[in-house]
Amino acid sequence: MAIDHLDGALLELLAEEPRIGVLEASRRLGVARGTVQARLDRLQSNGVIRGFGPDVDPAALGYPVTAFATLEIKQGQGNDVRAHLTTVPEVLELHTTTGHGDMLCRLVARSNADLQRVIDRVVGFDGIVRASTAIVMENPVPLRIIPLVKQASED
Amino acid sequence: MAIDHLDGALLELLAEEPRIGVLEASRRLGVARGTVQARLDRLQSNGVIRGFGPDVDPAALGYPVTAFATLEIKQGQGNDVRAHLTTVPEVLELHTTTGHGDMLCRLVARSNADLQRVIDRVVGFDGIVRASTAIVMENPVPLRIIPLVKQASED
DNA sequence: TCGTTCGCTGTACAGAATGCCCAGTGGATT
DNA sequence: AATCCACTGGGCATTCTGTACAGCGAACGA
Repeated sequence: MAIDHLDGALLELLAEEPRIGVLEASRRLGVARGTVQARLDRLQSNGVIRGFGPDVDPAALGYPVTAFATLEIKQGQGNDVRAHLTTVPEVLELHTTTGHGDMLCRLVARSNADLQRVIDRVVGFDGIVRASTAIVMENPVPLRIIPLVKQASED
Repeated sequence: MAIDHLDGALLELLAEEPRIGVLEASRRLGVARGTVQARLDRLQSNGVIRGFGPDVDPAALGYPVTAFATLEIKQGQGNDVRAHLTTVPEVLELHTTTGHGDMLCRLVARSNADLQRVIDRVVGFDGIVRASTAIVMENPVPLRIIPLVKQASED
């Protein structure tokens, strides 16, 4: 489960050129093809690599507005709220967090006006007491993993 | 830029079986290979598909703790803070949001104790006035895009 | 120190996929 | 009616994949 330097380099390579094949990767890394294959298999069965899903940009899909909503939940309604939020396509992500028994979710919308509709749909549910929303203006650091991989591979 | 039904189906298919090839995808979708190729090219140059980067699980890398930190920034220090946070590997994501000229960032750490170290490193910077952190306990809805794709493709 | 295990190398081969090209067809646009 | 466009279905040379196998050196336990 520990990640060594070769694993790290492989992950970096895959992050930069995702459509690369095993053979080409082995050439770039200067190792045998079988090695890359074995490492890849191991990383995947380890769960380090969850998959290679296409990275879809919501903005390009017509949802350029992103927001984070903090939800305050009525006691014991957690499961119902989870189920409810799962049915809203604009809810991209949902976490339960420490604090006031709260949840944090990431939303997208077609416009600021549309965000109101989304929020209404999200909070229009009995178990949700209150919601506070922060609209994202900039995204100086888009979701990234490589720096962490580098750090993890230097052990 | 609008996504039609075939695009939607293709994205779903890629999300479920990422390592699928163009030929196999065309078989599943019941269209010609050239069509899938053309759609894929279009989706990528559209920016709808940003890439196919490996989906790495921080937990499997030894960082099982996730947290969201809301940062209050000193006026005019935004750029410095961005630059600072970029250098911290445990900062997976950073957004500037409406509100109190704040930022929201996603952090990971090796443990709850380690989270303290990460937070210290994050807020140990002059431009940051205050930080409030919410530790993630559960993740009922992991980052997803397919429901949104489905909705977008039904226009 | 010996024997074993493990990961990596280098090679091989059949089957499959890719990149690229082209002619034909049907629907929509002008 | 002419044109454009996306899709189809086919072909071809090149490349990659999946799989297998023998050899080699390092690490490890007996």
